Amino acid sequence: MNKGKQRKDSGSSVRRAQLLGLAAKLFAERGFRSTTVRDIADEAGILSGSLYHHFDSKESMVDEILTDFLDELFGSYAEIMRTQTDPREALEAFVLVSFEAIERRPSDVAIYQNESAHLAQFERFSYLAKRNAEFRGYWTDMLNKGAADGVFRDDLDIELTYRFIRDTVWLAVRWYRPDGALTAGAIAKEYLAILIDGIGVGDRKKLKEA
Amino acid sequence: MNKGKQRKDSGSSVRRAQLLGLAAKLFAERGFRSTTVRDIADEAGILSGSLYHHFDSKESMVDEILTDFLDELFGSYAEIMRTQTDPREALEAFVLVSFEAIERRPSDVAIYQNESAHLAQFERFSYLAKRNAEFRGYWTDMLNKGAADGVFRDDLDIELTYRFIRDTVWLAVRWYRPDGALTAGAIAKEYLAILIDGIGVGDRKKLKEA
Amino acid sequence: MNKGKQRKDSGSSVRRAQLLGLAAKLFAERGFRSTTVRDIADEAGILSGSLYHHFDSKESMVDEILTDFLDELFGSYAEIMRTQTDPREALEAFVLVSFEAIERRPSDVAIYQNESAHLAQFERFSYLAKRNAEFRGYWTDMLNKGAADGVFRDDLDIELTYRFIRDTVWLAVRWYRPDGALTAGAIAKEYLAILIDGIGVGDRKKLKEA
Amino acid sequence: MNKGKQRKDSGSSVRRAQLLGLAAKLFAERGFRSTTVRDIADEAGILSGSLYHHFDSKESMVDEILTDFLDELFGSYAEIMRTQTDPREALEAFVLVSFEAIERRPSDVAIYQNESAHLAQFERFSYLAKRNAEFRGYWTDMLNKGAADGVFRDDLDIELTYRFIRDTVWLAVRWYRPDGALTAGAIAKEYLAILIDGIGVGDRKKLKEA
DNA sequence: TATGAATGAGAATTCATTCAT
DNA sequence: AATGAATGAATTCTCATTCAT
Repeated sequence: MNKGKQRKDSGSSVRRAQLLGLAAKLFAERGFRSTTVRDIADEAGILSGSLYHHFDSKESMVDEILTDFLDELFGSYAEIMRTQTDPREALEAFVLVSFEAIERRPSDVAIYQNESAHLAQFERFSYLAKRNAEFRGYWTDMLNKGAADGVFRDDLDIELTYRFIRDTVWLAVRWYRPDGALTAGAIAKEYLAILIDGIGVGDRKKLKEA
Repeated sequence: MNKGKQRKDSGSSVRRAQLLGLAAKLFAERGFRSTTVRDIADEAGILSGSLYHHFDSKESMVDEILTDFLDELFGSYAEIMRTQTDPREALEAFVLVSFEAIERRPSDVAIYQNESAHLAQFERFSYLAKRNAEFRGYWTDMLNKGAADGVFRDDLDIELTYRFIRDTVWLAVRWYRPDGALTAGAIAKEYLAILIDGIGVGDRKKLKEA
Repeated sequence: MNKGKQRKDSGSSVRRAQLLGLAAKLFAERGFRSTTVRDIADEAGILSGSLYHHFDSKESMVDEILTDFLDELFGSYAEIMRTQTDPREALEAFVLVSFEAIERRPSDVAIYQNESAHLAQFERFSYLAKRNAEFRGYWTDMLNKGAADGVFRDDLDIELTYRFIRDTVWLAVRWYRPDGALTAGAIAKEYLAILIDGIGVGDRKKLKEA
Repeated sequence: MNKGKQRKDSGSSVRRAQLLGLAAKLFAERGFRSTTVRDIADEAGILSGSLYHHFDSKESMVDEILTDFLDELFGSYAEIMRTQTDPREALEAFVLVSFEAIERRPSDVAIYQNESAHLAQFERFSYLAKRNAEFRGYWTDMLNKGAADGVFRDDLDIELTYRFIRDTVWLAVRWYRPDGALTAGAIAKEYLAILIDGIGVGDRKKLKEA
């Protein structure tokens, strides 16, 4: 009567959001499969069975967490694509938005990074692959345009470059701490500096010739 | 006083190595916790209880997999530190060795990447933190030397640069396929190009002044 | 920090006590290790996994059984020490209280007798050794006082006498049946008669000189 | 082809006896069920499967241990019954022989005490009940004779007295240590003193009238 | 909204025993 | 006489989920 996708009638969405926040924190810290429904209930101060008043299943909790997160992220990316015509500025915006996501929704990013490969196997989470493809499209479009415009090197393997950037940016969620020395914005800037200019000093021929 | 005589001391054996290989493949594919002892036994064509003739526990299997892998990796890194005096060549060697590890022992690398954060919580895996610190030492020493020698930019945040490189290099294990278009060596070269010279074209002042 | 909220704190509950009673009966009859969690669950008419809703482990069940029993027994002994000044009356009271324990809580006594040597090896059951020492203290104090007062023979090896009495009294749990010919009180009286006066007739010199 | 009762062709009985000795020690220390075949093999420095070259099963090991022990004990008791006509001397001989058994074959006695209730349930060990009955016969005959002869009190409940003595004597195996202050013979003497004359000083009317 | 009791399907692990070599 | 690999049945325990109250 009430299975799969459709949400349990959302009732007090305040409580839902609260519980979802707790769940996300635990999923991020311990992993989705290692977090038990009881862990979440304990954290909320209720019994595990009581969670089922709010959610259909543990799976529907991650589902909701990921959907919300990806919708927002997608919105930001789409906005950038719409407004930024300069590839370099678009790159900077993408990186910045990503680090801001890490800063504002660290649990969600962590879950996305750590669990999506596994979850994507299931029908219910097929949207993960779709979103991935969309994101990849945004990035490679931007990189291709940059290479065409002469803003980025034209000998880049775009696919590889995309993965290079994606991996280094998103994996920062594993070590970024909001109370650390650098803000997310500052890290984004440093990362962009390396990305665009490299860590080497001038004379890029050296390596090329090697 | 008498515990462990018949205990499967990690003394090698063809069968052990075989089983460990199967286990590693599954751990890498499905995750450590999601892989059941029965999955491994099924893969080996024996009953799950029979695995305990060879190993004390599922945990001891990952333990052995990780120890072996890290010992070898550590050996390679140490060798580089001993023989390479030029920071740039050392960097290239580090990156190359890492991609070779991804190529030759993809399961081990994947397990290391995906599970160590979780496993490191347990006493038994305290060596993970130690190894991490050692590896970090190698990389930051090399980067510091390069910055001092004028091979690398002297305005780099070394710690951040280390994380940047580490994350992008090792996460390649998630998508690298030995039968893909590029060999591990080729990818290493592309990555080094981006790392050292960036993806931008010339004139690095632009960003700096922004 | 968050382990144990929903953890079955030994807070009483009718169901808990019921289940503990069943468990004690089986532990006494078949031995702790030979009694399976399923045996207990079967006896209770539930599935074995359901027991874990009430108890953390099979071990925690014996733990609770023994703790409860020893606390009560200790209370009785302490009460006697507080109120009985005459060593002979104290001896009688100790023996009587012990037989009453056998009568009222035969399972608990049996578990205590049959399993504590084994359980005492584990940290968790270290209180067994402590309680043993306390009980021994009560008995030997009483016996020493009696020897000093001239109520008991002054050539007794107190330690040996304590063991003699302890062993014969408590082992009665192995054969005592509430529906037998003799009540616990009657047996206590007979035992006291042998203990105090022996089974011989008059003239105790005979043996002494031998 | 070779099942149940009949021994595996005894081959080198030296090795058998050796292994049986190790097994008995472990059975006594840890309990029969808690001792694994592997524990025994470890102690012997061989692999668990190799034990089956010597014995049919773990069960057949206890069987052999108990049979041997009870045969010898039974011999001693029968000898006493044959040679001692004086009930008091017979009592003393019984007690002494029992303590000597504790001294010489502590493991066997411990196994007999701790495991026979459980083992007696099985057909294979039906001899335990028979032996018990025989031993009981010896003791009660002796006690009855003593009561009739006026050597022991004539108001004794013989059955109860038998149990009293049996329990206190045999349970000494739990604490007797060959390197302790008292020899088995000395303990036997002390126990007999209590048994025959009690721990009280003279005047046995006091208790009687109470 | 929540509790408290339970289910049921597995999970890891143990262990006596077998057997080819 | 022993090894080494395996079986198979059982054991303790876990956990998402259900449901009457």
